[in-house]
Amino acid sequence: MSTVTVTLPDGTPLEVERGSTVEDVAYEIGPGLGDDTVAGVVDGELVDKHAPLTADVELEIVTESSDEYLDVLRHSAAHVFAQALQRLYPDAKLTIGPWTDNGFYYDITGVDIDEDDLEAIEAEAEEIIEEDLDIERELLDREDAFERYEDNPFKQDILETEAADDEVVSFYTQGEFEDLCQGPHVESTGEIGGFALLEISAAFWRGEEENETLTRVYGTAFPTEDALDEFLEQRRKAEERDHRKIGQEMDLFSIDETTGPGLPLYEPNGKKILNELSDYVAGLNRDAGYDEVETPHVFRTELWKKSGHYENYVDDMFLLDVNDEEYGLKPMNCPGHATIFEQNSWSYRDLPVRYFEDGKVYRKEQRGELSGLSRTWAFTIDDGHLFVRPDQIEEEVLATVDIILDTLDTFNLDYTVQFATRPEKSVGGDEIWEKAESQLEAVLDEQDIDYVVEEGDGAFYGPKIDFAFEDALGRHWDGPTVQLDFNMPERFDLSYTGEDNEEHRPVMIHRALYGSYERFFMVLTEHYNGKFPPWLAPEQIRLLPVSDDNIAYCEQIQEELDDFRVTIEDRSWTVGKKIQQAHDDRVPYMCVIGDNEEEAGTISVRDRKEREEKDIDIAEFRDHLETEVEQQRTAVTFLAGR
RNA sequence: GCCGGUGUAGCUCAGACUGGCAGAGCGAAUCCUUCGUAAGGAUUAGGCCGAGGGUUCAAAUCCCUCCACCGGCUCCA
Repeated sequence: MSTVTVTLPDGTPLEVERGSTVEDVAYEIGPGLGDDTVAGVVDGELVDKHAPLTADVELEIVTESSDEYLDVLRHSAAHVFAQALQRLYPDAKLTIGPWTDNGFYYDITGVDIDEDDLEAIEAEAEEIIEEDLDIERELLDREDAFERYEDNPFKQDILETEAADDEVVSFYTQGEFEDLCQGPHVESTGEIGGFALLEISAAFWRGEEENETLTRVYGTAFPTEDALDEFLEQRRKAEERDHRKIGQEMDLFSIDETTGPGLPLYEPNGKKILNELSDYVAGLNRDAGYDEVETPHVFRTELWKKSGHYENYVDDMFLLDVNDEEYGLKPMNCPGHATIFEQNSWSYRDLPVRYFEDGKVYRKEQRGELSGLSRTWAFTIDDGHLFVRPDQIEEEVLATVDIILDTLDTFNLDYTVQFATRPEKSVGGDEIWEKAESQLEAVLDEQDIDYVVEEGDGAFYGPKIDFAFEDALGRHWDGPTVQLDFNMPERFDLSYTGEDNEEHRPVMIHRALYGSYERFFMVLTEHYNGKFPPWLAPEQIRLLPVSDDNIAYCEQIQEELDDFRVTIEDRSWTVGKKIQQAHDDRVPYMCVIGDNEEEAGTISVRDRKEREEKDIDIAEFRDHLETEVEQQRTAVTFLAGR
């Protein structure tokens, strides 16, 4: 009888009979654990507790207290949905229904349902949960399974591809319902405490645009009703943070149907924030040895024919016919910057040359992609291009990553990092790619950054490091980026004279600290929930006169605080109403000014965290705020701890 | 680009299913109130009901086309 070695999470090795199941091993560890076993994680993959172990593996037992339990529960919830669906719509065909980070979805076809139908399906699902049906695993010959699905080409496709090598496949059944599925699942439908269907949308079969469109229903499930309620409440709060809503409320920006889709109009409040953001990176860039340049919004398309972008992206460019010549709005800044580099001859001693520009670009993205400020047709990149010697790549990338980390830290943002490697279609030799990739990776390691390798996801011209943010609705968006480029120096025939008096090819580095201002603006708006730090807030202080008689004194204070963005609320409202409005407008500081203050020559300060204090010296307030703004503090601190 | 949903006053939304005078709250303007830490009162103005076409005695409402937005998919130099 042969054995295999199972390594437990704490590193303990355990010899068990080959073919033992996850559950067997759990019982071996302890009878209590055996009874509690829901599933297992074998070499990182969630599997059914009846899965046999046929090789040496790492094993983690999943119980109701494991993080993975929620995944298992939601997988079962997907089946409950499918069962409910088939009870109400017997013609419905199932495809795949996995769990996700926040719940599950099931892709279906053969039914015509819309949002209004979800209620009835959800009610039926509640019924199935109430019935507390046992969930059983059944093994079937692949051939038999194939016949069972003779009217479902999607399941047959799965059997022909994913399960092609297996002799037997697993089905899970609950009551009258059955589904081809790898599992794992919970023991019975009654384990689901809270169940909700959330959205209905569409997806392509296997994610390929040319394939059939399926109906996708999203839902979620929790062990308890309370946990579900909490989730729904958080979801509702997240919707409140949506930058499109806050942008409207705070008059930051708008996108008008008449002026065009994806073309944001920044209102005065939004532009004030943009200016602060722009000044901030301009300072960082100058300190880091960049020179500012400027290029126009329109170029002859010859430029992109030269750079190679034209043939790939001409369909997504805004083209203009000028005197029978083709021009286009610029979709990227790099060819302009490369052209500026071309205007001089360079010595190896001059490199690196670093250019930056807040460059507005125009990309005619697919219509269905446009979304607030996250994805637009017109956006501004805080775009930098470095022209470096090959031996300078690592140092310059390191410095760039440093600035990016500083920037993200200033705004106190959460992010993830992706390292994207050589795609199938690429330019440049093997050697230079390998070198470049190892240099980027060395920087990430040196900085101790957690990152995910996105194999083959790099640009055709070089590998890149992307920093990504999550928006209020949980969607991910690329922000800051560092990209190596071997292509453009080639296409523009860029060169510098080396120590050896020979012509050499520089490498270009594309980088952005924010990415696009639009997207970064979205991230900040949602991150701060519109409560921008004082240094960014479009209105930093609002003076609230108690009666009209105090307006003159307010004007005097406004003078004294003229380094800040200060307004006076002069509408003939009650003080309470003025305070409410100032809170709604998310103003960091409001000063209530009445006869008492006027006589004493002071102010009363209230902040948006509802702290308040009377009899404040104006100079003290001003000095504190100057520091707060200068240091780019993310919180209102004047009344903190007083 | 694909599938589904939505589009009514500056904003948030009712009215639509079942065709018959276009509504409410907030905001705005004017007047009263001059108020002490989260909504004082009154009056008035404000609309090509996304656009175009059709059905009908009659269309915000029913049908068609287009546009825009929302969710997801796909794409993202």
